[in-house]
Amino acid sequence: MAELKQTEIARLAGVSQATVSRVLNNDPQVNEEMRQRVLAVVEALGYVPDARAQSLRAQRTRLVGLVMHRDPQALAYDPFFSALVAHIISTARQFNYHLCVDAARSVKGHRAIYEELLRTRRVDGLILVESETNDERIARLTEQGFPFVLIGRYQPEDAIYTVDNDNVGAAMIATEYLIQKGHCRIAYIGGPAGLTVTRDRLQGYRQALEQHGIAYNPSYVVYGDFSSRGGASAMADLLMLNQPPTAVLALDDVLALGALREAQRRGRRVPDDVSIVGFNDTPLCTMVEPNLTSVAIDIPTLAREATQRLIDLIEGRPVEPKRQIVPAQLVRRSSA
Amino acid sequence: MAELKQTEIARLAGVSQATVSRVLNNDPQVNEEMRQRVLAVVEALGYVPDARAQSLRAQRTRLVGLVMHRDPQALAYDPFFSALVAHIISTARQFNYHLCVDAARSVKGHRAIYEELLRTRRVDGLILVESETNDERIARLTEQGFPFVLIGRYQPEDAIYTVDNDNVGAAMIATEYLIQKGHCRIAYIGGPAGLTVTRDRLQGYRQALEQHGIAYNPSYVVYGDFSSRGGASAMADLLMLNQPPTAVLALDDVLALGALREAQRRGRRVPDDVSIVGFNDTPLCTMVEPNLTSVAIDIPTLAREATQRLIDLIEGRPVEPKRQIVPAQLVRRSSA
DNA sequence: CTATAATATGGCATCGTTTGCAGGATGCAG
DNA sequence: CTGCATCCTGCAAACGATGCCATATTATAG
Repeated sequence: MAELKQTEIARLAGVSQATVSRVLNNDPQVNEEMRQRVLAVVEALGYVPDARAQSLRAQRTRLVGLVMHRDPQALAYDPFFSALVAHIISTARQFNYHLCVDAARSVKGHRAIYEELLRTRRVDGLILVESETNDERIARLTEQGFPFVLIGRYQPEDAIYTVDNDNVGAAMIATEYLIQKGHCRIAYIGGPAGLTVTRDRLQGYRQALEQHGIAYNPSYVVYGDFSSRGGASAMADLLMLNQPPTAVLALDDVLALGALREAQRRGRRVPDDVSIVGFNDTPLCTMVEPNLTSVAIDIPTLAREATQRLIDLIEGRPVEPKRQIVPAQLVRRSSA
Repeated sequence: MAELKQTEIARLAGVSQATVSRVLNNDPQVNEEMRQRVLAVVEALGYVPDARAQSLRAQRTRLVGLVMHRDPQALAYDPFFSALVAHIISTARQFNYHLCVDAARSVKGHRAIYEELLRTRRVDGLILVESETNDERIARLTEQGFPFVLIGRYQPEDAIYTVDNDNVGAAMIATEYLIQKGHCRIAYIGGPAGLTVTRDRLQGYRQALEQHGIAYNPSYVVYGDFSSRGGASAMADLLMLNQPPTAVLALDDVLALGALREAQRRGRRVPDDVSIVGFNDTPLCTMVEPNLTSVAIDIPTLAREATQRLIDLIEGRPVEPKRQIVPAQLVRRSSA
């Protein structure tokens, strides 16, 4: 059983081992009769070439790498992560690639992992997520000419292959939806102020207001962390204003949920007194009453595009636009 | 840059390539002076051995495989999955292994993936999750002598390496906690009736009742699906009984959440009128009011034990107990 | 001073594929 | 019947690292 290699197939089929290899690689040069003879033996024994030998010979592992930036604890309950992984896997599979996932908790750890993956040639290319400004990984990979694609946080000035969701556009759509519903006192609850995603969506929010001639009111913009508690305290602040908003756009479903609960605790009815829209369309949306309207990030597309680009890059095919923006979509439920 | 192999290091250090290999593998036979000379060059060039060549030569890829049973969509938002992956990764890393994750949507797909991973020798061993009764994968792997470890759903009669959480014990702990709080009308909301996890926890629930001399009341046992809605309708049924329960043990935080919301909708106060305990200690617990008491499945331990066992198996070390049960822990919050 | 052992190093085959190259077989035309 | 082109097929050299075996060097004892 263990000695199932091409030489064995060759011996049984009465041909040379090179011919077996050619048959398996669909070399058009081989005679039809030979091909059948070899294939018969291959089928009978259920032979499949050894990936390890192929990797060495071809200098290619058919493995793409994904390194999670955060530590295992933090990403443990991250729905974005699992969805991404799932879709990367299924896309990769279509091209006969597999996925190698890694994660590191410390910054040193990342550095080490990247260096290792790069130099051991364990993977053919990398998908990066959650990059930081001036991410040193990017410089390193670029310098090495190692194939990689970045998901999220694209900087226009980067000459890098990137796939990102359209945060500005998504926030615009959501804000416009609220405006169309007749709201003009609309608040924005962001995440930590430094993050690109917070900034981008704020920009979309402001653009929508501007386009509809609604004045931008800085006291309607509050920042929280990514917790339900953060959403609650942001909402508390908003409701204590003289003219509290009638609608709230939250950066995140979790923030939106906190805000929703805080509003209800203070006796406001949702959506009658205050409308709430979240982001990401997580399962949370249908677990609360009223069900949360949310902007769905198109994770399948994000993952598919990134994976496909990476494989194109690995196999040396030209990749046309360096950056691609994936549109988001509003999922209307009853909280707005 | 590309030609960074041992022959190159050897040339620069003025030794043979075999010596370079020995130095890198800490062969005690090499002279200290040589070792330093070689290491200097290795450090200077940042050389790391090629994993592909090592894989072929050693007949070992240092890759463990994890194949998700469900389709990408279904596992996309599964917190159990992401936590598991994260902890497998970090454990594997300690032993210098990496993780290759796969998933297939159809049953045919699984079969194909398993056959491929088995025969191409792309991974050294497999971690299986969510096995079914009479899982054909298990027979196949056993027959091939391929190293694998099963997480969850252990059958005592299986002669297989398994790690599972102690569902019976966990349900007992939770039920006893409720009994100690003075409850004697305690209900159980299960998942689909056929699942082992539903059965095991029901058993723990009944054992706890019995131990404290509380009669088992079949009308206090209701089954739902794994949705928030399922929990709500189960709770509705329970509250319409003549003697509604004063405490509910739900199989799942999502079910518990649905039950909680339904109780509140019907004007019951939690925990004053009815106490609720969930399972899994998901982030949901702290997102609802009152915060949900929940039995925490020890995913880190589950993942760590499984990974460690698999690696022991791969490297031919003896693995003492074939089955290991990981205890669960009650996380007390305010819903009970 | 020689014989033997101990130690350190290099040479070489090997892991299972792929692929360039050479050459044998066949066909066709002159 | 010979010469040449056209197909195939097999041989053998990689891919990069490892470990067995042989051998050079030095130490130790007789």
